[in-house]
Amino acid sequence: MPPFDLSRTRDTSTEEIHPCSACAARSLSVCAALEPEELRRLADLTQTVRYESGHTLFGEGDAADALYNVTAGTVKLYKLLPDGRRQITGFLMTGDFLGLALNESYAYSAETVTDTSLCRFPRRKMEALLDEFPRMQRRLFSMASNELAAAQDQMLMLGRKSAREKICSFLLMLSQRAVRRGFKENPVTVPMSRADIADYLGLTTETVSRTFTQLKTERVITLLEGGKVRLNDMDALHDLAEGA
Amino acid sequence: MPPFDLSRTRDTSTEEIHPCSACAARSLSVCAALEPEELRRLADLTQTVRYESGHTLFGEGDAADALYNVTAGTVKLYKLLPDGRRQITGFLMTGDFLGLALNESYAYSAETVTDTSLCRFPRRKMEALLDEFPRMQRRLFSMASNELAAAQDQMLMLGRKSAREKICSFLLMLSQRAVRRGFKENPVTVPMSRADIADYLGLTTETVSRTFTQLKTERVITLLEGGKVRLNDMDALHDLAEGA
DNA sequence: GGGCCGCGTTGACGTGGATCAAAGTGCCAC
DNA sequence: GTGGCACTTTGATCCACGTCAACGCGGCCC
Repeated sequence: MPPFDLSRTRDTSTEEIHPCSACAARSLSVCAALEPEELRRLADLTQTVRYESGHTLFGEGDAADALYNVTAGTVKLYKLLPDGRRQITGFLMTGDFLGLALNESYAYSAETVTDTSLCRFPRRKMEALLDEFPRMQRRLFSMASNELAAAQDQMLMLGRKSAREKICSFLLMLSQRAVRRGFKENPVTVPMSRADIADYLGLTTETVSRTFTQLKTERVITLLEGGKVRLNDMDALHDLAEGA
Repeated sequence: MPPFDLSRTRDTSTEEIHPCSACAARSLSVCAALEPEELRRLADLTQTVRYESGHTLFGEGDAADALYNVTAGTVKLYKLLPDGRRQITGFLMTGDFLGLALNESYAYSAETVTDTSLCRFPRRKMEALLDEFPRMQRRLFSMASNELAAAQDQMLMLGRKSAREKICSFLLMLSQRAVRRGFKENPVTVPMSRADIADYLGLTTETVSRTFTQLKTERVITLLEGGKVRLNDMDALHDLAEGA
């Protein structure tokens, strides 16, 4: 799709001397709470990669030969039905980890939503490291637990919430994740397209668009330029997200 | 709800001398592939418990003080919205493990669907054991990975499949799980109520009922007594489950 | 027995969100 | 500038599934 790949030619050698400790949100990433020795060993096998938006990291069924930690940008994970229907199972942002399901092949596809940089860990070496350092494995396990909890929340959303509740939940999630990454600013950045949002929420682009304008009309949110959304009343939004 | 609790008074001392190794589907359970020493230590902290159908094991937000391995029966996990809407996030059957998300409190509720027996592992002791035996932790991690993959499948189902596709997917899942537990018989046992199925698939009981009779009319399935369902054409069912 | 209750089925009807269609907007190439 | 393209918005219509309501059936208690 993209005519050429700018990202690959960019010189990153000066910006990331020690790739893993450069993970922007270290407290969130796999590097969190590791001993210096563990961190050094992890850095040894780390490759940093950069892709522009729309790049496919891997597809469902591909051999799972690497794990990633997102250090900048947004990545979407999705599954497809044979006829092309798509369900986005999650968006990964700075600090998020990709490839927790340590199976032989990926159970989903991953594609960049924006220009993205990642730390890449070859799987074999990573597994060896996990065997050596149980603390790291424990860390990954705890991350998997959190993902499991998030997956359950999303099931509740997909199965039982209305379109309006889904959109409000989605905006709140973006807001909360921004806060956790240390960005407290209220106008939330929504880097993904309407189609991506629709496929994440189990809706169509038309419904997503309509619901946004509806919420805008009711002054619950304000749509700003650059894909930003101001949440005018967090409490109201929270109620709207759960049908209270 | 139940007038009295038969199960608690039943004498299990003779049937399960070594509780963990008695896990019916050991190859599936947490005990799988453990060394004798690990197994013995695990057995030391195992309690076996039995509950009749409709018993609440724990509720969302309760302090997470135990993990369980289902040894017989069926358990449902669910989350609720403030107004009572419910999403069942999974059914656990013989061999399945409960409480993988090792957080301070449970993120969901768990309730027995049928009479159920379980191995109960106090959380603190279990964590200590995991620290001692990284192999066990690895085993749990791998189970969590599988759950994550299952959760993604369910998201795809909830977000993108029609009622008919959901029902077919559901029946196929029951069938596959029965096979994995060693029961090859085709008439699948469906132990849960229409309401439970509906809350699992993001539908209403009426739609579930109608879809069943519709599939019955088309000779895709046959409804048998005792909550059993014969799948008349597995290939057709597989196609129906994915809109092929 | 009779009444009640929980569960499942069926029917009639309503509606939220999908579908189909078209127009608006911004961006890039030329 | 003009054209093309991808994305978004808006409108009109449709329909799959929800809602509301009635009824059937089996189990259990009195």
